[in-house]
Amino acid sequence: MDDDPRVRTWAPVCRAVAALLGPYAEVVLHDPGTDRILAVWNPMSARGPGDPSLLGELDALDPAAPDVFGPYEKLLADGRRLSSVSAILRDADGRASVVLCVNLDRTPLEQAAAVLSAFGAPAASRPEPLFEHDWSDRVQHVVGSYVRECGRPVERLTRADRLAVLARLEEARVFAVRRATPVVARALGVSRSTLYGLLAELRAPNTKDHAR
Amino acid sequence: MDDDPRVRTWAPVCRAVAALLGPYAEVVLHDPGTDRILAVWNPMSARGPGDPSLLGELDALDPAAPDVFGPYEKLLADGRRLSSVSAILRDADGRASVVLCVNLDRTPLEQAAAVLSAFGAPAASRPEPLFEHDWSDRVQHVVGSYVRECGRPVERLTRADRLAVLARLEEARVFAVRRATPVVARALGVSRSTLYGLLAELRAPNTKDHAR
DNA sequence: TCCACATTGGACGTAGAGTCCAGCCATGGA
DNA sequence: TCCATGGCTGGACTCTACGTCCAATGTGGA
Repeated sequence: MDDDPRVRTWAPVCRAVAALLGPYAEVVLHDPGTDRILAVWNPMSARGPGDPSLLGELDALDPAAPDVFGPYEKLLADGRRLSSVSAILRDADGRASVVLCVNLDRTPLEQAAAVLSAFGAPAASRPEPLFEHDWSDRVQHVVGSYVRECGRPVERLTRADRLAVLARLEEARVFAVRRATPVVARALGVSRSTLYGLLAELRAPNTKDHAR
Repeated sequence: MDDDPRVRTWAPVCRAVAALLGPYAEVVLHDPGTDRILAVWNPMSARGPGDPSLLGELDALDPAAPDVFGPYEKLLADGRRLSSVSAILRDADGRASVVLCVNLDRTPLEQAAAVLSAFGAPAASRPEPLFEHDWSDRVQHVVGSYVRECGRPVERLTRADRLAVLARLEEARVFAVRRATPVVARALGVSRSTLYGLLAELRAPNTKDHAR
């Protein structure tokens, strides 16, 4: 793996970032062609060269895509919370050469900040981010704004429209809350069965059919 | 105990020190005559008024002894490392009135210092995260901050503590999300059964028992 | 030492999450 | 007009996991 010319090209910057951010950051180089890991500096998970990248959503080969993603939040199996940025690094011809990811472990910093701030605080300040007081509002909001965007009322949405709305709701983790499915089905004006059908299609886009 | 005139005299300074040093310091007032505890602010061990002082080596009644001892190191049963100072407080006639002890838990500070020095960077105190995309983070956050507030690790929380934590989680609508209960149980270090028991008690405070 | 009580694992009943299917309706092509 | 296709539907079904209950086990205090 180390003899890959791309690794030779980008390794110095990876080593530099890994050295700068000390033991709390992991630097990963991905191959956008094979969707596999090329090299890892300062690994925090058990992944190594050759393992699948699992980059998923970001499509490096799309020339219209932006070059830098994030920072966004990732979660490790052991509960550590990471701040991650990804960058598409291009060769002289502008083609995507590799994808660089930097994963910074935020938990030690957050612990430190919490300890220090706890010292100044006379009364125990209640940590109350409490955003989605009502998740069903969020459903209405997502559906409503989509309807406004495309100018069609709910009952005239196409199948593709519904898939798009569901993608947003899925991204908002709406289906992780209990009893959410019937609410979404009603908001979309479809039956429970249809909703599950759409969700299945959404979650397995490759397996179009032929599965019988 | 609170009506002891010496406690009335010295309580304000004890409260002040306890308030200043946040949840990480315990202030204890001892009676050098009976060698027993008069009062405790912000207790970290299970000791309370009336318990033996176990001051041992320091003899408050010896007029030749110095007034301030320490700081010296103590070790708690759970492994926390304390920095302690003791002072002999005297009345108007110069007789030893009480012995004041301040025990500061050094472990959180040491952790913070290690993290920050590892980075070699000044502390940019970060505000709490506003967007909690992942509800299991919220669980950890609520439990963690409660533990920090009361200075006891998870496994030494009392039943009342656990009820308080559960109240916050309930208020944060954590139990509306699927598969949350086992996560919370693990975070609190109790079994699923116990968790449901605590939740029942929390949700029906009037119906103490007699329900059979 | 004994008692009271909290905790535990496990068994159990049930709600709700997903799956599957046969039938229905709409659209569109002959 | 008729038929074929494909999505939608209600309903029946399975299975996960939610919540309850209980006997057994610790554990701390008189």
